[in-house]
Amino acid sequence: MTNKPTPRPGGRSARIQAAVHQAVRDLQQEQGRAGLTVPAIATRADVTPSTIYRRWGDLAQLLADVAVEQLQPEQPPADTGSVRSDLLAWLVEYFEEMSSAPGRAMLRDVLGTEGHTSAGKCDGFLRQQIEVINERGLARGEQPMDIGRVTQIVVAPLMYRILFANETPTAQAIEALFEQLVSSADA
Amino acid sequence: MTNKPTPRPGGRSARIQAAVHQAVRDLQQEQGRAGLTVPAIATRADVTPSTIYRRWGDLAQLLADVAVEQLQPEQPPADTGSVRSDLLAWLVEYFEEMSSAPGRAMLRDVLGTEGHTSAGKCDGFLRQQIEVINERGLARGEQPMDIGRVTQIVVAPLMYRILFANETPTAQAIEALFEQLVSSADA
DNA sequence: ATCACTAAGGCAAAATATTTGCGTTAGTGG
DNA sequence: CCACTAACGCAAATATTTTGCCTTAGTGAT
Repeated sequence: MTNKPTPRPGGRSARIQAAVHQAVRDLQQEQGRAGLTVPAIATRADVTPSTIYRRWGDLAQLLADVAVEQLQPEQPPADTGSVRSDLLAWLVEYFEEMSSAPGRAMLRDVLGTEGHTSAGKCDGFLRQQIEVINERGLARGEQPMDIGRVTQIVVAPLMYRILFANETPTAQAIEALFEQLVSSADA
Repeated sequence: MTNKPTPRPGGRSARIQAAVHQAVRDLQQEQGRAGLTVPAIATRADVTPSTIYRRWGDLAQLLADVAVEQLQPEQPPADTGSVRSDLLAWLVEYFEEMSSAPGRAMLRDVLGTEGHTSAGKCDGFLRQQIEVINERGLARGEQPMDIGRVTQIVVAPLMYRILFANETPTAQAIEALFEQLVSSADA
């Protein structure tokens, strides 16, 4: 919904979407989730509420849409010289963001809506970032990391802790899981 | 919120909570999420909407409350003779439930609300069930399974697939992860 | 038992939010 | 430049949530 699956993405639609998304982010930061209401967002974005209801259906879907957009990586992972160090550095940063209050809020918004599309995109972004690291490594003659194993051994347990145990993984904890990943890869 | 943290759990409170929970389950089944609105629930439960708003705050929190209650195990895991077979059988059943449409809806409700309490309880239930299996095994002289490793190696990856990849784990996939668990335990 | 006490519920009015019908605006394609 | 129509604005109609005030019914003391 962020790009152009819309039949008519011409200027206006895009402008309004941008204004609404911006309004959501602004209000979210200024006031917490309270005061984050469709009419308030509409006013801030200089749009009528009905526009929002017609385009997004309801608040939950709008928030999910915005969350997905914010989850979308803006930059490729830092190039630190090797696949392993790139991946570890990226994972630490990623889970630091996901554990933060705004990160948790985004996860809630994304996981709380019916369409699996939003959550699916998160997984897509993650794979995409790892893919970039792998391709860079490949160009250096390194062995790529199996993405499925990265999510199974490192990502999934960390996500579980954030979501179900309300923990905030330390860098140390991430490194420990990462160690399991690379040691089982070497075998 | 299900038992008695309320200062005054005497008959009425409990009765109303039961009626409201029941109404939610009924309406949820009869009509999907649509038509699952606070006034509708109130009518069905023979209660005024304001009662619901005052006690639960909003629909999301009520749904999370009901979901947690439904996630609570009603029976101890089946006794199949050994810790391993008990655990595997229970995991297969558990994830079958979680992958189903109602299961996914419950997960959404639980993960979509702010208080980490709901999600935390899910993890608690899970640990509790495994604990029962372990204790039974202990009485037979068996080695208990480390609960942390069960969630890390088996539960978390499966949950990740359900939530982020919209997959429905097959019994085979569960067995494969279980195999990793026991083989790494033997080492 | 009876009674004073108060948490929790009912009711109804007020405030908000959501939906909808219909006219208008502004990209799109010819 | 014009016809076409998706998407928006506006405002009236609905539906929902919130609130003040009153009533009901557990609770604990006598």
